[in-house]
Parts: sequence; C-alpha cells; structure tokens
Amino acid sequence: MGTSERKEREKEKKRALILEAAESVILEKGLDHLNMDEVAERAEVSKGSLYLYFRNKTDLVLGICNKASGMLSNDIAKVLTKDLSGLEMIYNIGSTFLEFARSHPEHFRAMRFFDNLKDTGELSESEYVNLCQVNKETSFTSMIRAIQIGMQDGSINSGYDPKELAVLLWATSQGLINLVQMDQKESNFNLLEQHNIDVNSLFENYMKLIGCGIATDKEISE
Amino acid sequence: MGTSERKEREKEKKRALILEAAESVILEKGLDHLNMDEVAERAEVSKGSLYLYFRNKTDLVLGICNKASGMLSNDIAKVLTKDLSGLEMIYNIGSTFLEFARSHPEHFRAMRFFDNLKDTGELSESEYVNLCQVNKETSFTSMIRAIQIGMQDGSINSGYDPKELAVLLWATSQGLINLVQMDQKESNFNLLEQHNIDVNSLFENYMKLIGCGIATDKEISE
DNA sequence: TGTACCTTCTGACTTAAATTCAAAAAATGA
DNA sequence: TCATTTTTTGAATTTAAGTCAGAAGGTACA
Repeated sequence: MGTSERKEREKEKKRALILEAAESVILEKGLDHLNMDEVAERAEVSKGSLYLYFRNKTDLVLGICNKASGMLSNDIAKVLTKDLSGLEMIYNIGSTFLEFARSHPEHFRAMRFFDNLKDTGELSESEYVNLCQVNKETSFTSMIRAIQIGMQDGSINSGYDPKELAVLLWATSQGLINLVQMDQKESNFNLLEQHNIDVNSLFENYMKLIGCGIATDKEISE
Repeated sequence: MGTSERKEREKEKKRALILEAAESVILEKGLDHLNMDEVAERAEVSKGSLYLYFRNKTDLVLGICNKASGMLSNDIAKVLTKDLSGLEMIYNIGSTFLEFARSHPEHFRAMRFFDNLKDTGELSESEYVNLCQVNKETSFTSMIRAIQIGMQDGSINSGYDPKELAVLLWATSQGLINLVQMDQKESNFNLLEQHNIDVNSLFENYMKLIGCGIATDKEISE
C-alpha cells in the first residue's frame, strides 16, 4: 500500500526538522542551554512530540553529534581525494579538523558530548550511538589511509604501526583543538592569551613537532 | 578575642569534611551521579548546610577539582627535583600525568569538568576557580622549567619557544590521556581495544614521536 | 542563672527542567 | 459517513538543585 513508506519518510523529515530546531537553539545559546521546551517551540510541535522522535534529550544531542561527525568525516574524506603526498594529507587533515572546530564550535562540542558519554559509560540506547561511532571510525580510517599512502610514497617513516600512529595523531590533535577552543572563550586566565601565543603559530609548531617524528629523513631535509 | 579564628578553622574543617563526602560519592558513583542530597547525608549535615559551605554544586565540584589539580601539580613538581636531563624530565612529567589519570580517574574527570566550564564560559563566581587555575598554571610552569632545563643541558632542541612547546606538550598529552580514559570504559566500540593497541606501547610511541620533534640530534642518536 | 542577641543549622518548600501519559485530534480505509 | 488506528497534545509527574523562615545552639553581660 506504499503509505507506510511515505509515512516513514515524513517521520524522517520531521525528525530532521526537530534536529534543526535544536541546532538553532544550540548555535544561539550553546549546547548547555539547550532545553526541550524551546526546541519544541522552535520546531512548532508539542513537547510530547519530541519524545516521539527522540528517546530523550541525550538522544537528541547525539542526533546533532551524528550530523556533526558526518560533516567532519566528509571533510576529511575529501582530503584523501587530493593529489598530495601522505604526509601532506596528514597536515591537511589536521587543518581540516582545526578549521571544523573553529567554524562549528557547538557542533564540535556536541561531538565531545558523545565522547564524554562514552567516558562515563552511559551511552543509553540511542540509535545515534552507532552512527556517531561509524562516523568517527570513518574519519579515523581516512587517517590510517593517509598514513599508509605516506609510507608507500616515502613521505612517512615506516617505523610506526599505522593504526597506532593514527590514534596518536587523532588524540593529540583533539587535545590541541580542545585547548584552542577553550581559550577562545575569554576568561581572566587562559593559557594562550596569557602567554601571548598565536593559534596559527601553535598549530604550525604542532605540525612541525609531529612532522619531525613521522616524516622520513628525506622529507625533513626538504 | 581569637574566637573568630577558631571558628574560621572549624568552618574550614567542615568544608573539608563535605568535600570528602562528595569525593566518596564520586568515587563510588562517578562525577555525574553526584547529587547534593547524598552528599548531605554522607557528610551528616542538612542539605541547607551544604549551601553555607559551597555556593552551589558547581562550586563543590570545583572544590574537588582544586584538590585534584593540587595533587597533580605536586606530583609534577616533584619531577623537577630529580637529577635528570630536561628531556627525561619531560618524559617523567608525561608518565606522571598518565599515571595520575589512571589511578584517580574521577579526580581527573573533575579537572575536565573545570576545563569544560571554562569552555562554555560559565565559570560562576566560585572561589575555587582561581585556585584551580593557579594549580594548573603551576603544573604548566613546571613544564616550562623542564623545557628550559633541557635547552640548557642540551637535551632539548632550542628551536622552539619554551612556552609554546609547553602548551603543545600539555595539550597533546591531555588529548592522549582523555582517549585512554575513554577507552577504559568498556563499550561495544572503542578505538584502542578494537585496533588492539596497548596503552603502554601507545604512550611510548607518543614519547618517541614527541621526542623526535624536541630532542636535539645528539640526544636522538643515543 | 537568666535573658537578649547573634550565629549556625535544618528540612520543608520552591523552582526548573526532563519525561510521561490519558485524552484529543487527525488520518486512514471500508 | 463512521469505526479504527496513528499521531499529537499539554497538563501532570518526577527529580534534583537551590532557598528560606524558623529552630537550635552559642556568647556576653547583668
């Protein structure tokens, strides 16, 4: 009867609508001022309806994390299509990551929210958990790919296990970006500002530091 | 009349008592199941009293963060008293950091809570904010010191700005430790486990990666 | 010792926000 | 058109933080 398919589609559309409403709240007020009443109001549905489309608030935020991590993993995947050496790809992925966090800070925060949930072990039964995880894995796989390419083309030192190196790059760049993001909010006391450190120079030095560690000797001398 | 001093001391004692109660809840149930009723019960005071000693829940958690960051900064300061090269000190500080996070995961989480507050810009008017920040600065300063020592004794490449390098090391090791901590909680999907990566080997490789970047050539050849 | 005053403590109350659910409204299909 | 199913609603519930008027306990001085 085909009706059910249409309904399914409409349901998805509405779900997307609610997500957009939630995003708009987040962009305006920040993730930790997200509240269900306001989402309902902006999405022009009743509060009760939200819960027909999302299991709970966490589920809703994970929905946003899913969009966010999807965007990021796309951006990262694009790097692999460029005509670059593996090492350059790694640099590029790093910039992409940083650029994403700077231009979508609240989305980036939603991704951290997901990580935090994992950290506390309370992942709930959100269907988005798997989607988020897949997005993350996808980005991560791109990273591994770039490293493998670099090992093949001789731009990256083959002495490391590609996966392990990918984890290292992932974790360290995440740490760096978190710090940068934290420092953007003004406060009476923040590392970068206080020590007069420029983000771009910091990032370059990160690349240099990492670069020294992973590039082949040939590459370094250039 | 001296009474007020005694009272002040007693007030501090009680404050510490409440903090301990809160810590015990956190150790048992995790930071995000901390609730004021339970703290009151364990500290054997009324709920209202909590608010005589702490402005609000955030203030209480920052009190714990203060303890935590104090412990960590002490541990780190100790490294500087050892008879080591600057580069070895940096390694040591890294291990100290990792070790701290592994043995006091909830305290470490409380420190992240502080960072998160800074991130969202809502530091409230907790008196602990400054204390936490000072602790952090202290650790950070130890790091700078170690780097300077290393540049003097020739174990660390002088090509970097010590502060900037310290920020890099700080941020990247934080990122790495966050990842490790996340992965400790079991979940159906986590990077390290899934890719069969051992934490110790990961950490060693981090040191190696970083080491290549910051050590002097002389040092590397050894 | 009694009493006025001050400080600290208490727990019932208020508030805010997430979540539920019985009943209303809308859609479906014979 | 009308019975049945699906979807929506918003008032009610729940939970946990935070408040505050009054109780309890101290202190000082006659």
